[in-house]
Amino acid sequence: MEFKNIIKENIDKKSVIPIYYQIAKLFEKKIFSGVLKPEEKLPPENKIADIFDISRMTVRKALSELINANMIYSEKGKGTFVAKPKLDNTVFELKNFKEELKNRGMNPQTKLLNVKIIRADKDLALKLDIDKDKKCLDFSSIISANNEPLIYESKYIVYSKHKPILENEIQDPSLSNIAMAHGDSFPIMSKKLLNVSKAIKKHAELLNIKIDAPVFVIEQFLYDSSNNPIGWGKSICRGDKFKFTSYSGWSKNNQNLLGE
Amino acid sequence: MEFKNIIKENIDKKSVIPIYYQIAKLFEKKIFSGVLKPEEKLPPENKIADIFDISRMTVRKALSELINANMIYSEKGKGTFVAKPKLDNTVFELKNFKEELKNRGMNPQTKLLNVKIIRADKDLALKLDIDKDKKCLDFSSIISANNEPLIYESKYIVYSKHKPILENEIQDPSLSNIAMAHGDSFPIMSKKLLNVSKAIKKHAELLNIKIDAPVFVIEQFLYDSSNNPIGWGKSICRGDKFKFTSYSGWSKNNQNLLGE
DNA sequence: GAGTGGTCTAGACCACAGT
DNA sequence: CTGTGGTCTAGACCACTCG
Repeated sequence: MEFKNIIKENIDKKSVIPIYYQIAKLFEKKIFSGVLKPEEKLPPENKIADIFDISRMTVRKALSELINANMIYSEKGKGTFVAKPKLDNTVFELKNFKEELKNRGMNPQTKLLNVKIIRADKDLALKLDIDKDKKCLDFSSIISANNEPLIYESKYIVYSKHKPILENEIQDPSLSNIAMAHGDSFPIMSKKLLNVSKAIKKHAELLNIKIDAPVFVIEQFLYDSSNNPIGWGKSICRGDKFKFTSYSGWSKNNQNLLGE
Repeated sequence: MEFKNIIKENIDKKSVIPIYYQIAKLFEKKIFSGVLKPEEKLPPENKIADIFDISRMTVRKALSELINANMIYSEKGKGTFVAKPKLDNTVFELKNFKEELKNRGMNPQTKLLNVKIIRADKDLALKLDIDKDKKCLDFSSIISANNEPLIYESKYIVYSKHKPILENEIQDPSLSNIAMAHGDSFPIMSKKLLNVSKAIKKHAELLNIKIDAPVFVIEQFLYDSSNNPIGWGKSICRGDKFKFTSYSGWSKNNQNLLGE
C-alpha cells in the first residue's frame, strides 16, 4: 500500500520515454538512495503491474534491465530482491591506447620505426606456431603524447596476402587491423597478458626512461576461427605514465548503470 | 528459403529447454562456425517467427540474448546484423586473490602481521578524508601459497563500531568485509588503481624478493553511499608471480557467451 | 508505401518455494 | 494449497529507413 503511494506519481504513460525504462529508473533511484536496501524484497511482478496499471511483460522488461545491471536478482518461486554491490570483483578496462589518450585531452601520435618483411626466428615461430624462417610482417612503433614517448610496440603477423601497406595502417597499426589486411584468415579472438618488468637498455632509450625503471608489458595474441595464432604483439608501457583504474559496485555519482 | 531448410529441424518445442534459448544457441553456432559472417543481415524477426512457427516476442527474447553477448546488433528500421568481434577492448579481471589462487589448485594462506587501532597520520587522513589522529583500524597481512609469500597487503578503515574482531575476519580480511563489520556506513562502491613499482627494502624482505624487483601495486578505495571514503588498502604483488589475462572477441573453444 | 525493429497488452500455462 | 517468477502467444501501434 505505502509502496503504491510512494511511486505511483512518477510514471507518464504518454511520454516518449518507454514505460519499462521509467520503471527501471525509478527502482534504480530507490536502490541508490537507500530506500530499497540490499536483500530487500521487491513487490511481486503482478503487484507492480497492478500498481502502475501496466502489463506484467512490461514490468519484466523493466526488471530485466536492473538484473543486467546486477542491481537486483530474482529467484523462481520466491521473489525479486535487491542485490548486494559486488566490491571484490574488479575489472580493469583497457581500450585502444590512442582512444584512451585522446579522451584525456592528449594528442597521441604514432611514429612508425619499422615496417618490414622478416623471416621468423625461433622465438617468433614458437609464438605464432609456424615454421622457422616463414615470412612475417614486422611493425614497430612508438606512441607518444605531448612529445613524450609512452609506449613501444612491436607486432608480428604471418605474411600471406601480398597487399601493399596502406597509409591508414601506418597511422594506427593495431594488431587486428594489420591481421585483417595482410593475414590469411579473419581474427575472431584476442588474448592479452599483462605483466610487470624492468626496462632493458633498448626500451629505456626509446622511452626516455632509466634502465630498470618499472614498465607494464602487454602481450597480445590474435587467433582465427580455427584457434590458430595469427598475430603476436608486445607493448612496453612506461610505468610512471600509466595506471589502470577500475570501479565496481554501485556508483552514486554517475547513476547510469542502465544505458542513460 | 534456404535459410528455412538449414535450421528448421533443430528446434524442439516440447523440450524443457526454452525455445528462445534453443534459437539463440542455434544462431550462436551459425556465427561461430562462420555460416553467418560479420555484418551479415539476419532474417527479419517476423520471418524468423514464421520459420519456426513461434511468436515474435520469443524471437526477440532469443535475439536479445545474442545482443547482450555482443554477437549481433540491431538497427531500427534496417534489420539485425552479425557484429564484428571487438578485439581491442580489453578487460583484465581481478577476482578475490584467494579464490583465484584456489582455482589454480594452490593452497593460499593469509598470515596476519598486524591488527591494531592506530591514529591516522597525515597521509592516511588524506586518503580517508578524515582529521589527523582519528582512530583507525590497521590490518596488515601476507598472502602466501605453497610456502612462498606472494602479496603484502595493508588496509585501513575508520574505526567507529567498537566490535570485537572476529575469527573469520582474520581468516579473510577483505577490505569490504572489514568495513562492513567495523565501519560506520555500508560500502557501495570500490575504486582500484593498478600501478607498477619497484620493491622497497621492507617489501623485498617480506616477499622474499630482491630490492627494486618489479611489483604490481593495487590501491583500493571504498566509498559509502554519500561518496565518502571509508576504507583504503594497498597490495604489493610480486611481479614474478602475477600476470593478468584477458580474452576478447569470440572464443571458439568455450562457446559459452550465453549462459553456459 | 512497405519493411523493419521497439514497445506494449492481456491473457495463458508451467515449475518451483513455502505453507 | 497459494504465491512467485519463467516462458510463450497473437495480436497491436509506433518510429524509423529506404526506395
